[in-house]
Amino acid sequence: MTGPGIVELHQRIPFLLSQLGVHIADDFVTRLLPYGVGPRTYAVLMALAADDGQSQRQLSQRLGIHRNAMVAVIDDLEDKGLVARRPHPDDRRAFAVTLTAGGRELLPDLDAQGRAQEDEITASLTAQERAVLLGLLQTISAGLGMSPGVHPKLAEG
Amino acid sequence: MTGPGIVELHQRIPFLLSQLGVHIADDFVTRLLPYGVGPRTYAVLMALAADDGQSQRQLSQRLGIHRNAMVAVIDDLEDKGLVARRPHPDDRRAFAVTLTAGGRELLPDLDAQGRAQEDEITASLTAQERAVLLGLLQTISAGLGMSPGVHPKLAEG
DNA sequence: TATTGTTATACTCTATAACTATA
DNA sequence: TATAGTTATAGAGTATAACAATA
Repeated sequence: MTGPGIVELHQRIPFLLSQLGVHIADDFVTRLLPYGVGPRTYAVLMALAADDGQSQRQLSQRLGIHRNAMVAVIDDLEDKGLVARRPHPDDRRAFAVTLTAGGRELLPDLDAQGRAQEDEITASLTAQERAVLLGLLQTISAGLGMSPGVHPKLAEG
Repeated sequence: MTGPGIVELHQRIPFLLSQLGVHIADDFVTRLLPYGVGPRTYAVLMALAADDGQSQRQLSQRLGIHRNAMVAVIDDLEDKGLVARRPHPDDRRAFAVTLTAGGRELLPDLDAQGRAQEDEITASLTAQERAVLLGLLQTISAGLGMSPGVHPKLAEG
């Protein structure tokens, strides 16, 4: 197929990681679609689940989303009744972005989608292979100095 | 950090694959930039290296790029003197897209960038771990029914 | 009538800068 | 003077449809 000395793309670790990664990201977007949640709103909901009542600036810094873009994300979540902009106790300029009851109820469903996707993707692996893969991916991620839990796609927009 | 029962994102195989995959794809774009080559033009050059003189329609089907978008890709490569539109021997409607001498000379450089990236990404792994990872990724890719060598990002545009 | 390549248009998304209100 | 949030605008990138030439 390819010329002499040119390695096939599907034998390249970076290509496979990129191919799988983009496919998985797209698939996850599709899974979230029925819940009216996108990658950015999902990330905000998860950040609030970990630490509720953060300001938009805190969320921006934590998730790598620009503060201008964060406005539309919170608008969207507020329109869907999943979060509320409450007055910030320490700073009258800022809002305390807070999960509503509806937002909180949605979290287990979103988490279930993540688990379902993981099961599907690793269906062709044994439990042991799954553990090995997880370790190798974590090693690479740490070796590249990537921030745990911060997705590059979010920072782009 | 997260609520009870909610697994951290960096312990999820799909998240890690997506995080690494998108990062790697972005990094590869940066590596190709000095050569004036983007992901789509790169894909076309590789396809021509494997099989020169394909029509735009053949390239479209093989790479998952829409035929309308393919026009701009070939325009770009032609402007840079890397390929030429020659008359197709079998069909007067079609062009035989052909590598020029300059395009052919560029291939080893592009391949070297891929190798360099692979070395960098797997720097924190042993040779054995690298082999294991490659096998696991190929298993997953095949298990998901993905076409070898076809990158989902290309089909999006 | 179907297909190859092309062009034009509209649509989405993103990035940048400028504005307000508080600190 | 600096910061939190907002808004508006321009730019890039993408998708869709319609077109001319040939099969």
